[in-house]
Amino acid sequence: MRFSKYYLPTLKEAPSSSEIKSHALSLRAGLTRKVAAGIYVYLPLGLRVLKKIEAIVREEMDKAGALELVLSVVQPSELWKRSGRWDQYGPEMFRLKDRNQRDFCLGPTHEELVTHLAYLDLKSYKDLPVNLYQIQVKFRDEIRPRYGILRAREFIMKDAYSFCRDEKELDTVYQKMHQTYKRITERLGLEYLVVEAETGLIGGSVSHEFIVLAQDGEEVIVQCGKCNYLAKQENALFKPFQGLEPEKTLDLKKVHTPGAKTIEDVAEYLNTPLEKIVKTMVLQGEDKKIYAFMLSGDRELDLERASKEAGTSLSLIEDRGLADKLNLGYFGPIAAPVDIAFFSDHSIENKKNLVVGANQKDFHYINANHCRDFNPGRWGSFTSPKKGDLCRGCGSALAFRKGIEIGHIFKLGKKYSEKLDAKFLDEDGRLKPFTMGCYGIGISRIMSAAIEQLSDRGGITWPEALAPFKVAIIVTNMGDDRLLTEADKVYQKLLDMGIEVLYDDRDLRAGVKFKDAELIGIPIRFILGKNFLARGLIEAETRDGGKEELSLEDITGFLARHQG
RNA sequence: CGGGAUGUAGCGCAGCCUGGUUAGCGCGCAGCGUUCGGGACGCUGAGGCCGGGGGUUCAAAUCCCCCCAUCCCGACCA
Repeated sequence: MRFSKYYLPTLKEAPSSSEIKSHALSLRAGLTRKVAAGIYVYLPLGLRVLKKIEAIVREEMDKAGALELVLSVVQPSELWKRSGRWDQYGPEMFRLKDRNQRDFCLGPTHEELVTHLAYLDLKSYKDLPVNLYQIQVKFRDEIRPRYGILRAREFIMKDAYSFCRDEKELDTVYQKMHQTYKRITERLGLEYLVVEAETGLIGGSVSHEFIVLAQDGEEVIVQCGKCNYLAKQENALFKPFQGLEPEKTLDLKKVHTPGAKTIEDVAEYLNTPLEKIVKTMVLQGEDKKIYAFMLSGDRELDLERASKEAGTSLSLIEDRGLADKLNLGYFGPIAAPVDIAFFSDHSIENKKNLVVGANQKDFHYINANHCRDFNPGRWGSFTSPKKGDLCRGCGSALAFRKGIEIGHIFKLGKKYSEKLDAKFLDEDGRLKPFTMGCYGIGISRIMSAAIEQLSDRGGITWPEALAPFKVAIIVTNMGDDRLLTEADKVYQKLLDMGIEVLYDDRDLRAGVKFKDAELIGIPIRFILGKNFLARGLIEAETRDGGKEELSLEDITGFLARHQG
């Protein structure tokens, strides 16, 4: 491609709307342009990168026996009403009406649609398993499309949906997808981790996330350097740090703590460390029942974990009257109202002589000991690990790493097939709902994740597999006919070799061309300038700082050596 | 949805507090000239509903009210 004929508007300065690297660089390097909040256009150079990502994903999916199709972006409300998600989804789903006032939505995902497809066409166990995938635009009207291009509302995703006879068959397909995803991420050339993910209240059995490591990533991964334990912070298990001295069990005592409602107040008033105070979180479930969770005062309750344990979605008590009735702020496990279910986090398990609320305004107990003074209820892990916590398995220090989720695979089970009546006739002559799995990869997100992981002061440093062009030819003086003639020849030669080359034939000063090539992140630069005129040598520079001089004949060898 | 901030030329910004010439600067863009190896220089020029609406005033980019858009933080706690 000749630069002079290309649509590649680079920017010297980053637009003010771009806060994070990947966003700023994708605008500066002429990959994307913003149309509205969370909505972007892909310019020719950006599209080249997207297509590389797509090609890798497509190749590996095809190799795994999955079948590509295109599903509609606009979907009728009917299917969503049947699955129950028309109401569940909330404002994140972009809804619209057609001219006849019928309800539609822009597909935020396509489970309903493919399941409907399976209902129409998959009739027998002999047709199974089937794994269908699409690479398409999806739309989610995010509450807040933050982090620029990373969390866009309109985005390109590869989603695959598998239909199996039973759990066993699903497991085989799932394992295959797991392997396929690893291969894809490796081919992309990005550093990544695979973690088990939370399936949430909705259920589902197994789920894995593929995380590309990056400093500004939204996901926090907990990793044990010693035994390789790996999990998302939100569902990681750990051994709470035990820095407290062994001590004698003291006598329970009720103390006056006027006005001390928060943990911090109590700690200050009693001059006690936070870790010695039991934080008792009182929550209400969707079932209207009250649940109390006890944890160390220096920790925070994870509502998701608590909800999972309680078996109902929990939320803070907002009813003022109820809050007063329960003496919130002074609530505790000793002589608490009987109809409350208690849970205790492992963070208080090995502690003695704790402070708890006395269920009476302005009073707390000190030297409370579980089992002796109160029933701890059910033990569990209701908090997330933080700095200083230890690996549950081996006791080593846990490390925290940040990353960006680019892929997510999970076993869906029969949720959608049952609701949408998608059944097949099994060998035993019975009609059974499909056992489903679904496997997503954020195509457009990979582009920004790659930039986020790989860039330097000069711009993007694409991995080999994603670079939009492999070689940039830079002619330092466009006024010199001899140089131009030779550069044209080199360009033609590279084209003949099938190398993706960007020939910077613009009549600009050399410095501009150097900066642009660097910004765009082209791995190899061939420079034709005074060295060429004097000695017939091309300067070959790599994006990572390597430099050498080549004769025309050396080009082939050089490229062979720098083949990814 | 709550909080904070910002909207002035394609991009980055100043001007606004304290209302008053023809609204500026840098980059970019067009023309001419000089330059020509790491984002050159000079001259000339094009390009603005000062986010939108309403109000105050003799007079509004500037003061007041409403709306919209964009960005950031939060939706985390006894």
